[in-house]
Parts: sequence; structure tokens; C-alpha cells
Amino acid sequence: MTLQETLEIQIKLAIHTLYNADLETVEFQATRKDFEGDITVVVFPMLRVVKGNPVQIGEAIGNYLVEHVEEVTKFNVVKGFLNLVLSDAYFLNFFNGIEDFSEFGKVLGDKETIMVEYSSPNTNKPLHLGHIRNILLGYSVAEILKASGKKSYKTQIINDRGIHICKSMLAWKTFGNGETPDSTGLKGDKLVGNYYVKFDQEYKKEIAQLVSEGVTEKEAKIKAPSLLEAQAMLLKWEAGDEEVVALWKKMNAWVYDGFDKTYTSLGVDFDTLYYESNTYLLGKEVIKEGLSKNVFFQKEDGSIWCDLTEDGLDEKIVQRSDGTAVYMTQDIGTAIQRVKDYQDITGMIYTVGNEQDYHFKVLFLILKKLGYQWAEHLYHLSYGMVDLPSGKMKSREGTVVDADDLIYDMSQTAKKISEELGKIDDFSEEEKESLYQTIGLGALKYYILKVDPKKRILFNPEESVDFQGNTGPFIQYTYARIQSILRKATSLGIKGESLTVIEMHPKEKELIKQLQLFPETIQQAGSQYSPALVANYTYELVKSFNSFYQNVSILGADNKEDKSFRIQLSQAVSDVIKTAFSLLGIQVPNRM
RNA sequence: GGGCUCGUAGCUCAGCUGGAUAGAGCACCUCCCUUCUAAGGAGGCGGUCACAGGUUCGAAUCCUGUCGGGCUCACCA
Repeated sequence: MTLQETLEIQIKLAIHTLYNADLETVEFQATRKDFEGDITVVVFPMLRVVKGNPVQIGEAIGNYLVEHVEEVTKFNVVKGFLNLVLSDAYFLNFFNGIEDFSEFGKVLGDKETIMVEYSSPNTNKPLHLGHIRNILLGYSVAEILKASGKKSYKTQIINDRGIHICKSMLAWKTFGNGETPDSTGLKGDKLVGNYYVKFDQEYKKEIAQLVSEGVTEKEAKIKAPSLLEAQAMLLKWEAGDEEVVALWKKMNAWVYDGFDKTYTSLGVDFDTLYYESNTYLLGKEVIKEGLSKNVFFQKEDGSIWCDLTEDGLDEKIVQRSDGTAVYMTQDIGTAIQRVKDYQDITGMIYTVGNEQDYHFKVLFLILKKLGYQWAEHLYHLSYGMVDLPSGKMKSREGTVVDADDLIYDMSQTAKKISEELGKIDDFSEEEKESLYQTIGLGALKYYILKVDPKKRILFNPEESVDFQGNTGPFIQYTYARIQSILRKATSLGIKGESLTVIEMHPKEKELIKQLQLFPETIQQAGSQYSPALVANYTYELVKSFNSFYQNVSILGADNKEDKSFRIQLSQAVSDVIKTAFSLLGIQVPNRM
């Protein structure tokens, strides 16, 4: 039983014996810094069942608790707030009760299995900052779920089909002269992306040409030769034309290879992949079934719809009049396929930008109507766009912040700062590079993940990302400092021993309180799908530690007991930092 | 126009299912390295929580409306 549970029982008992009344619940909150105490009971809500002065009631409960609950040593009442002071022994017991903090906070379990989809880029453009947010969020949420006692699979759907792919294929065929990533030294996704841009340029030229010949702009957009050619290519692709398919395979392979490099440098991975080219036909069977169950209805032109007006939404098309699949069809099919492939799945999370809120609302509703139980546990991890001060990132206007460039820039900044500080001059070149990468990525990932997912992020490339204050490097730095102390402690032969009696410094007590919060932080982050909660928790923990570090000497403690305790405490804090950061996909360095 | 969403300090953000004088970081100003890494610490300046009503003992938080930003309402994905 936790202390809070004990207190709740005792407080109910107190109210019962003192006032002959019964409380439903007891409201607790952390005691504010300005008041003495460790935990606070809010008296106001009790006034509903107990008539009287809140201060007097608080006093009465306080006295009762001091008498009946060993851990409560003192109390004070301010207005309707009963602040309880807990004994050092209580905190020490908690601390000693955990022999190893390296797995602290995590819960093992596999009763629920969640598939998390993230990234899912188009294969014709390199990844940019917007994708980075998506990727970091999806990866982190999957890790958090795992730590909160669920099983998770990471996946993505690769949009490798459609007219857009044909555009870059066509441009490469026409202007490429057989260029390859090897021959140009370009990353595959960058090379293909260039041809996508090239297509667009040619297409615009053609439109301009047609317009000058007297064709209306609207007409020109449809009749431009290169577009017609791309459309012809798509038809060939769908018909399985050998040459087209071979080219498609070759260029897609380049793109995947390029993406993989970016994923690797971001340190993320996937358990399984889905390709749109494999799944785009899947939904049709289900549509037929849904039609027979009257979940869908057919219009005269043959198109198939789902009527969602009773749910306050519109009618939504699920299959075109020509019988081909739309976006929705394919998503329905893919969802069902996933559950077939992984039968232990109990829910799914889609990491997709908030511009698709409506789409997912509809998708989930349709799947529920089709009668799938797991449809009750679908969640759209919707996140805000990453905007620049100039507005939206637009690839056509060249205002896109490229993922690879950004990652590189971050490590360069880390390098610059590190070199100025000169603390790692004895590192080998490889060690240095690896550290710069760790810090640069730490800064970037933390910067993005600390913000509530649903809020939009304003990214200013000019100001770049901070390395001071509430940042990844700040936390990594604290971790590195603790490692330094622990190394020194080991070399001095100081070992941590379990202690029973010790007078605790307020800063030590504060740290233990922070540590206690970690398990519930993971649970909350899991149920709210919010890495930001983990980030903010870590920041608070680290701030407390730094204050402790600056005000209390660890290795220079007066006696053996204090020294031993503080080393253990430091170890615990660094373990939790490491775990918390691993949930965010951020590494921690032993020195920096 | 309908729907969804956001609006907290000059800037970037925290504020859990309503609770004490609204918290951090950056920027600006003071201090602190002969003591465990100063990417740090201690302090100062800075807010009518967009606005107006309402519910409540109590509202940044819940409800309604207004204003402002974003997204969305395709036989595109």
C-alpha cells in the first residue's frame, strides 16, 4: 500500500470518528515550495459532508494523523490546506526498497499490444523537419507504451504508389542520363527528389508554353504532355509493365536506402513495414462486405459511400464509381490486414499530422461500424505542424528544413561548443564525433519532444536550437557530471550501503520525492501518448539534482553514511535520467 | 459558412481530472569556479492567463459568446 492510500484511509477514519461523517474521496496535491510539508490534503471539498471551519477541520485531521500514522511527523494548516511533513525514515525506506534504479519506473507486461505507425513519408521527397517531429513522436510513444506495461510494434506505411512516383521516374528517364546515387554521390532520396522537382519545372514550362499558344490555364494543367506521359506510365505500372516496374523498383530502392540512412542517424527503427503498393487493393473486399451489411450504400453511378450524418459527420466516399480505391479504402484495408498479420494487436496508433484529424475520425468510425472490436482502441496521434517564421515549409519555394542537413548542423553546433570548452581534448576523433552526434541529436530531439504534441511548433532556423536551460544537452550534461562523480567514488573505493538512520538534507528529500514520481509519469505519458510529460519530468528532476549538487558536497560529505547515501542517490538519479531519455530516444554521454 | 483546434512574461514553453500569492528556460541585470565538469548554481526584472459573461466556497483550468491564428470540409493522398 502506498502512503497516499494509507493516508486516505486514515483521513476517512478521522472524519468518521471526529465528525461522524463519511468522505467519498480525499484530495491530495504536492505541497507548494513556499510552505513546509511534503504532501498536502485539500480540506475544502470535505466541507460538503462536514460543516465547519476548514482550518479547524484541518487541525483536527492533522492531529489525528500525527497520532495514528507513523510517517506523519508534523503538520501545518494554511487556509484550507493541510500540509503534512513526512518523516525522513519514510523517504529512506522508499529509497532503500529499490535496490537497482536502472529499471525503476518500467512495468513489464503484454496484455495489450499496440501497433504504432509513424513516419510514412512519400517516396518522392527527402525527409524534412516535419517528418522528424512525426518520427520522434511515434518512436517515443512506442517506447513509452512498452515501459508502461504494453507490447508495441513499430510500423510505417510506405506510399510507394501513384502518379507522384511516376513523375520522378519520368524525369529521371528523360533527363537522368543514367545517374545513380553512386555516380553522383547523392543520397538516394535526394537524387530522386531532385527529379521530382525537375518534373515540376518542366511541367510548368509546358503549361506556360500552352498558355502562350492560347490554351486556358486550367486546360493547360491537364493537357501538359509530361503529365499525360506520367499518367500513361501509371497505367502501365498498374498493368505490370516490366520495364516500368523495373524502373520503379530501382528508384524506390534508392529512396529506401536514403531514408534508412536518415532513420539510422536518428536512431529509430521499425518492426514491420507496409507498402501501399501491396495494400492499396486490400480494402475492396471489405467494402463489398460492408455493402452487404448495409454499413455502406451505393449510388446510381456505382460509387460506394458511408453515411455518417447520424454521427454528425458527412457522407464519405469509400470507393470510386469506376471501382478503384480511394485513400479511405486503402486505410480500412491496411488496418484489417495488420490485425490479421499480428493477431495479438489490441489497438493501433497512427502518428499523422493534425491536418488529417477528420480523416481519422471517419476511419475509426467506419471500422467501428464494420464491427471490429479493436476499432475501439484506435488513436490518432495528431500533432501540430512545424512552421517557420515565414510560415509553412514549402518544398517548391525551397523553404524546407532538410532532415539530414538539420541533423548535421546540430552536431556541428555541439562540436563548436565542445571545442570552446575543451573538456574532451583527450578523446579520439571517433569518440568526439560520436559525442557531437549524441549531443546534437539530444538537443534536437528534446527541443521537439518537450512540446505538447498537439501544439504547433515554430522553428526558427536563424536562432537554431538552444543548448542551455531546458534542453537536451543540459540534461545530458547533468548525467555526465554524475558519471564523473561515480567514477571518482569507485576509484576511491567508496561503496553505497543500505542505511537506516540518517538525517536528511532538504535537497536530498526533494530528490527522493522527484524519483517517486517517475513511475506515475510513465503511466501518464503512456495513457496520454505524450513524450512531453517525460521530457518535463526529466527536466524537473535534473534541476533538483543540480541544486543539490551545487549546495551539498557529495564526495566531501562529513561522514561515511552521508557520503554513501549521496552517491547512491546520484546513481539513482542518473539511472532515471538514462531511462527517461531512452524513452525519448535520446542517448546520454559519460563525459561531455 | 459548418466542424476541429490553439491563444499564459519581449521570445519558447509548463501548469494533472477546478484549489494556496500563475511556474520554467531564453533574453536583460547582480552575484558564485584554489571544493565533485560554470553546457552549472543563487537572486532580480517581467503576466488584468486574448476578451466578455456564467457555474462554484474557489476558474488559466469547466460552460456560453466574441475576437484572433491554424487545420479541415475532394470520386487527392
